[in-house]
Amino acid sequence: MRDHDGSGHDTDGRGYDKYAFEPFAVTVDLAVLTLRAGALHVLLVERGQEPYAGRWALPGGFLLPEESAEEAARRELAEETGLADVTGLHLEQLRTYSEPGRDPRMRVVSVAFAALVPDPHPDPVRGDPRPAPLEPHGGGDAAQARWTPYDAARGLAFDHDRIVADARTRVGAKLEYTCLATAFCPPEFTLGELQQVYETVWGTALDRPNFRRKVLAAPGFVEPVPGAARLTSGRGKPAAVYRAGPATALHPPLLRSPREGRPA
Amino acid sequence: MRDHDGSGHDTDGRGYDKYAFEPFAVTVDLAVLTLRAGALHVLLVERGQEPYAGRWALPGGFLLPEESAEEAARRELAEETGLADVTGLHLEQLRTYSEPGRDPRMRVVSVAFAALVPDPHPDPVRGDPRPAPLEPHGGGDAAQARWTPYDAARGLAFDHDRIVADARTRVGAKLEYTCLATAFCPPEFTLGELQQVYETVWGTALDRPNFRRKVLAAPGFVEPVPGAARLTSGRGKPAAVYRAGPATALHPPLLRSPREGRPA
DNA sequence: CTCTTTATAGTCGTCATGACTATTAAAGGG
DNA sequence: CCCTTTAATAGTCATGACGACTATAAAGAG
Repeated sequence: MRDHDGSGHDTDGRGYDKYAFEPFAVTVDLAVLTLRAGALHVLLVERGQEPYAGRWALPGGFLLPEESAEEAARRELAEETGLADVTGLHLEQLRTYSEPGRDPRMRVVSVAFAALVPDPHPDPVRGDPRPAPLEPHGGGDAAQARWTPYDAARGLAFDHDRIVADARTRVGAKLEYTCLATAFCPPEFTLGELQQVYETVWGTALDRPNFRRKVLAAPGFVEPVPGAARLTSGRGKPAAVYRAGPATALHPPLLRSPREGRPA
Repeated sequence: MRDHDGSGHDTDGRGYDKYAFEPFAVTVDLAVLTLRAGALHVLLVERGQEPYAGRWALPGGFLLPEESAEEAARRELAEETGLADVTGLHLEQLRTYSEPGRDPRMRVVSVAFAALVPDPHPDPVRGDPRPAPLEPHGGGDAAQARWTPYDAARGLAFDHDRIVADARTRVGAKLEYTCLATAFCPPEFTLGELQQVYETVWGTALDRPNFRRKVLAAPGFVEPVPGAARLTSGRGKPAAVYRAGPATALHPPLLRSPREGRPA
């Protein structure tokens, strides 16, 4: 029953017998998502080698012997984005892709993650001196890295199209019942910026007063930064500034309503 | 950057160079859940070998060279439960556990699944001749298998305590916004049986008329079996019989309310 | 100052929800 | 056969969340 090697060995499925299991290569793949200019973007790297040379792919790489998939993902994230502090970024394990043949060379099992990062290129706004913009750079090899609009991220190497689609589906769903949206925002943000996260990921327009009412009604979602206000687009009334609250789940949830929300 | 072997090779993280990656053993672990006698149960197997000999663990095993993790999980499920038809059972990929040291012998990366099965031992009810009860059996080796109440499934081998806890958390959450609950039910069921699924997994008592109203208000969740009715516990009015509808998501969701639901 | 733009406050009707009561249809005991 | 018990189902009602909408406030542009 646990004897899977077909050689008559019985190792209880976990025995020392090295012939009882097949070795696999294990990688992590990262769907690094951000919001730029009102559109969802994915960080892609150009492959320099076969297979799929010249094609775009998700950043990722092999697990090191002494690290977990989460640690490998965070290491790759730091390497690929050049971001100094990846400790605070939200990493979400999506699922593991293990179909034979997903890598044409060998058997590769890949643990996919979604990483949510604030806009690395915010438009400079008066009264909001944010840290210097972050530009992804290719690694030591020839590969280059680039932020790509979600809709243009098609024809990727391996099964990365599917991973990117799964990432968006998962993130869109978690926006409803978790506080995940703040992971796309800088440490301090306005409710308008938070609403743009929802509108961009969901692809729907939301009523601003209603959105505001629901966000403020969810305990621990956001908390006001006392005395702070910021002009978000140069004109209009300055918006109050909030930061992420202590909650992780959203009660009540911010549901994608079948009624509200026309196409954005 | 993608050069992870520390040997100066550069393989773009996926090169043919066999020294560029570390081989891992890849397994699947299954949290097979069911509802028996009003309590959540997990299928456990007793380990016959070191490490953790004599300890209880989740069923599982190594991936074969030509199968995906999902296929391996379904194969293991069939083997461990003796269930003839596992094609219809709901398999849910939970996450992948990859911490170094989670297996004391070697580096094992495990893809965990939750499997939801109808009660294999339903109380015989008049007018409901269900298929013969299903009893799990150990494999060809010495391991035995047993349904264990969720609360008694502690002290398991490896990190399986955590996997079991994650399975319950995931299932409980998905009951809210998917039609997952029907996966715990036989092909035809009453609304009382469906309500017991929610009450058991959530650990809360629900108001029967309100539950009924919400279930019937969700399009495609359940559909009536015309003319069928069944006495569910020998006494009282016979209940109408339903089967799972075509929907997979629940609109509106059946939220665990902070108000409703006293401890069951 | 006036217009535009954006944030924020508030209103109102509708619908979902939780709490509760009433009715119906069966079994079982006398 | 009548009455109690049990469970399913129908219905009621007040509260609250929600979507749609209007009004006001605070900024810049001209």
